[in-house]
Amino acid sequence: MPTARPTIADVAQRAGVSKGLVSFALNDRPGVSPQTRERILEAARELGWQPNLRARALSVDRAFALGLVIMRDPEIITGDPFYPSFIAGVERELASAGQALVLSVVPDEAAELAAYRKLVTDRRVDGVFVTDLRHDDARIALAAELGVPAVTLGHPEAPSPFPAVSMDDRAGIAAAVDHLAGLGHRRIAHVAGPDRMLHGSRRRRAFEEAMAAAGLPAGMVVETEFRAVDGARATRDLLARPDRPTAIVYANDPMAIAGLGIAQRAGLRVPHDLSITGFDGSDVGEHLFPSLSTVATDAVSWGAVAARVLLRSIAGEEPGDTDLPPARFVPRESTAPVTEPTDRTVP
Amino acid sequence: MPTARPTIADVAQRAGVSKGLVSFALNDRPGVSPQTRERILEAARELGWQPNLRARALSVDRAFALGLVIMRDPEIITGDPFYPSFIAGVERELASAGQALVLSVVPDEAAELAAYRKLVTDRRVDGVFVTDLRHDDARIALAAELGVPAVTLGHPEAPSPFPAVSMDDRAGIAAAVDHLAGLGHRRIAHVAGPDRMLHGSRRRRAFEEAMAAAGLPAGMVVETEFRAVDGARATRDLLARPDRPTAIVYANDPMAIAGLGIAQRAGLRVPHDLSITGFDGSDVGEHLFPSLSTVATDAVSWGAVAARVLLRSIAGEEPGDTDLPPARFVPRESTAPVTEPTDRTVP
DNA sequence: CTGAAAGCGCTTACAG
DNA sequence: CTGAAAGCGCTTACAG
Repeated sequence: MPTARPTIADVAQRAGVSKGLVSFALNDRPGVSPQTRERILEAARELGWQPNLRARALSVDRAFALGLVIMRDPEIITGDPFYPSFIAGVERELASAGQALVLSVVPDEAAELAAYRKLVTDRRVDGVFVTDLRHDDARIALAAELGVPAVTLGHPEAPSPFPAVSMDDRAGIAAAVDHLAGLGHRRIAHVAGPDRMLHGSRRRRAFEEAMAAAGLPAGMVVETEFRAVDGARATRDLLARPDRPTAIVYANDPMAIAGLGIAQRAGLRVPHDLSITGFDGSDVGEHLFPSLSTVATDAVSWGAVAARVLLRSIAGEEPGDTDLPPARFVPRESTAPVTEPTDRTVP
Repeated sequence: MPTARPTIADVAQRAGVSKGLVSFALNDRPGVSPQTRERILEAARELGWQPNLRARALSVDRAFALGLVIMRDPEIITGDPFYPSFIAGVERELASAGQALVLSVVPDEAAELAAYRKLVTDRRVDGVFVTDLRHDDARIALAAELGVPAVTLGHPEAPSPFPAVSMDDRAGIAAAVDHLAGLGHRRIAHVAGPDRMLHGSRRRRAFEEAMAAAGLPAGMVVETEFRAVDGARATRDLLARPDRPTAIVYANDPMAIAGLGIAQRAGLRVPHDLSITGFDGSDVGEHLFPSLSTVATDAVSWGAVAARVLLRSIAGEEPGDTDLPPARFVPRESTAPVTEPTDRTVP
């Protein structure tokens, strides 16, 4: 049990004023004479008074907190660096603004919607982040129905009443394809994220467009989940094809790292026999041999900006959409010129 | 703006009873006749009444939330799988208990202490998790001073008033060393986490004890941070030594993965020239070539149990300490018998 | 500039 | 079994 903490009433008594005046003084509102204000502040200091956010929350009908709901299978951690970085960026803004982050991790879509709803009806948060957008994303309508401010990462497909903070990932994919094309690759494949996810299908489309723009034949595309295990399977399938690709563009780093493992396991030398690119710039990819060429996204900034935008929405402003600097391709060792075309198939 | 939501007063009016009785009925407390209770519940349902947690929090002096503070450099994400899994486990318990998780991510120790303090004095949480214990960990005393229930992951060194939920990681390290010794390795090194962290120094001690128990000469130990980049540097140093090890036991997976990269880059074949083991069982390690032998810890269960224990503490019970099943060694491809001893040094 | 009062939406003794 | 009232710790009109 914490010992009973002083309340505003104790401060008022000590300063010899009313509770109301204490509140005014503490919140720097006009209408308090300098001397009285000083006396009140002094009393609060002496008593070690700390505002009780719960009481404040009830009075002003604000939670002073933001909600983030993450959907993922708890048993399968892909080592995806996005959320840790994103959250770190969010926190950087929140701490100084006196806000907190309420985090929900849920296993599936039904639980996800329920989590958003509960966060809001419980009055736990004043606004929510909507990440990992999907086609026909039910969360937009839900947030609108609940009347809660929200910010989306990227633009949803349907019209949305919420500001979007976007980072163009297509430029990064295009740069990867161009880089590979420049190295002489023609049979380039893409291991894509699930089509139901906007960034899955958007990166895929970017890949297809970049291939066309480079004058290359339509590349092979394997759609799968964003997990390492799926990247491995997709790679195995691609390498088993008679027209096996000489380069593979992966939609994220865990898939690419697993793909690298599969290729090496099959006896291919990366990058000489097969070039590989990832996406999202995981820390570990930099230390592999060969180090992973990837598309770097600044998830920390994304989190910080999204938090700022959400806070402004909550404050009643209408922030409008924000475009972050596009993701950029970071060539490392896993991409190289095609050596002589080989017809060797993989067992 | 959400439209004004019905309050308990609206329900009372509709049911024709007092607010107090509504509260009793809604909280399933005795002293309400079945018919009245039914009438009240009916009214609440018709009105779509939802409890306002803010008001409840103020009344009962509870936040219905738990706090987790994570310290890490936002720019350096190691792909450490521990926290995502741990949090997923925590959430599994919280959702059903009507509790929420408030997360703080901070860059350094000063900010960490400030974050705990703020979480508690703001009355945002009813209890806190203390993870990544250090020597002379100031957080124990702080939590005690703040009078907030806490649960520690592992046993702090100083006497602690809080229940500990522990997972013996020494058994896993010992198993790794035994495995390597059984394969004929004698020059085994350990890339350790920082000595200031309990699990850093504990794993190191476990390594040293296991070496002695196996009748091997004291192994080389390099102490460093838990990041991939540090694992890489430590490995480079070890491999440059004239008496370079034939096996390296790493204190976590990101370090081991980076070490694998360094070894391969130096022209060593893993596991033939160098065996490698990790710790924590990251998803991606399984898909490398060679796949990473590691020590698997069940972070999801750890989170779930810690949450349960903390909830019981908050409820006024005295849970006592809990020991989880020990971490276990998972041999994969990165460990193999020593081939002929080689004196080849690495450039 | 200052005070006294009502209110936020709940819970909880205290009486009947 | 039920009601009326006070209280949690703040904020905020409303009067003076």
